[in-house]
Amino acid sequence: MTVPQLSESTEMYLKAMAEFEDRDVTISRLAERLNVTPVSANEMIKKLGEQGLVSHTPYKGVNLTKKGHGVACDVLRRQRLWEVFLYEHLKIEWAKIYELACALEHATAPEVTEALAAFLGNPMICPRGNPIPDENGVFTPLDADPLSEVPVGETVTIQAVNATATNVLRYFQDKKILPGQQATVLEAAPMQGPLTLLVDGKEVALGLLLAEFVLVKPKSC
Amino acid sequence: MTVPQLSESTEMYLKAMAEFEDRDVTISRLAERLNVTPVSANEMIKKLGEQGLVSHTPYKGVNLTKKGHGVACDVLRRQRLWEVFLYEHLKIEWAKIYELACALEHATAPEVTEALAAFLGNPMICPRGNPIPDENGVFTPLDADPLSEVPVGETVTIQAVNATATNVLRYFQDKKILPGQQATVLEAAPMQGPLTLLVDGKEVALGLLLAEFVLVKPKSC
DNA sequence: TGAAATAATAAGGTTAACCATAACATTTTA
DNA sequence: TAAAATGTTATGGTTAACCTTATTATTTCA
Repeated sequence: MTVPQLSESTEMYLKAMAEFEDRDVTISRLAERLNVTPVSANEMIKKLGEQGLVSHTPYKGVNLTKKGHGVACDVLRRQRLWEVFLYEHLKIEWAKIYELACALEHATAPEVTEALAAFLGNPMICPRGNPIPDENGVFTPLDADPLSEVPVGETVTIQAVNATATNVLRYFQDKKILPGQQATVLEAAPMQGPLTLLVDGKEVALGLLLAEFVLVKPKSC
Repeated sequence: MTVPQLSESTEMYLKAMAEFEDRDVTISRLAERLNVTPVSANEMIKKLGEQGLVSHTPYKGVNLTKKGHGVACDVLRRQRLWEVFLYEHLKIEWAKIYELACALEHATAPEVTEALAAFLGNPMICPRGNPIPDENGVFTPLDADPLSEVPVGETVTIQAVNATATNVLRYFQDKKILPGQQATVLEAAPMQGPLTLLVDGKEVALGLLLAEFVLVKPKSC
């Protein structure tokens, strides 16, 4: 209870920005993700800007500074290491590990992070398929595409499922849309209609927005 | 980051009260332990009273209610399970585990607590020698006496070291005053002077206040 | 028993991170 | 290009958990 240097809130903002890999995240999108109002997010971004953690160009979006990016990677490292521990060792349900790890990450001192990494054997990816930054905050982003962009007929291997909300994760879990799994795109309905997939021998209709969370590679790889 | 039902502060107050095993803890003593002013502790105790967690008799002291005791045991369980994990599995320095576990305990959901307990093999005591409450909050308090009350000449086995401040714990660690260790009281200086102990083949002078933290049993047991 | 020590309460303040409502600025799009 | 949508800022408010200073109450002990 004497661990945090930066507040939990600060860490959550920076992490959320890092999770949107694309740059120039809009304050509203950030607010949505963090379940706060745009006004609150604005206030907070102003403060983070003053601390040199983010840069904000009005009407354009927010970016992490180098400093902010470093902090975000550190948070992601803690998050994902805890996910590994919760899933692999504590056998906690896949859909819940994100949320539970998220609580722990803010209470984790650097020496615990490093000891945990060593205990886990310095894993490179978390159970949701995301890379775990190393102790210097370095990681290679996944080279994968959203399932929403895969042409009909192709079969792909799921690399990562990037959702964060537990109910969404549970949905993916129920449909067996999980890292490592193979999926074939059987049909793409018009007008943003759902994709029809073949996963684990079953047909699944998956909304396009949901399909954006799923990062895939061609089967061959 | 969506775990706590009761605030971290609330949990710390209740835990601190439970750690003072004797009843009727004075608000000032509590304030001292929690590093807040007596005025702040007073305010907080009033709130906890309204929530039915503690009862306060002015000029007498504070007690946990049944409800408060239940919460406190739950916090102690989380705290001590994390201590076991940090010490046994992450190999973190004994003196630091209390502080580090303390940060984690407030971010630990019930399902994580129980999964952790199972992972650890449902340990009964923590590395500092204290009993770990079971999932119903039940535990048998140690049947041991403070080292400060042991007569000169006796040899005892250290059961628990009940300090919480990291610098104090590190002092004990350096002097090898640790659970399981044998200690012989060679001398008790007058006027609250230090005890002289024989521990691990070395003579150690230990202040009486420090000796109160150390719970011991006669060697034979 | 009366002074000193300790405990409690009163009053007013601070900070972080939220909120709502409303006004204003810019971008997008029809 | 003007209206709609989106983004920003201003203003004022809330809550939890602290703080200080000052006053008052009780206990302890010389």
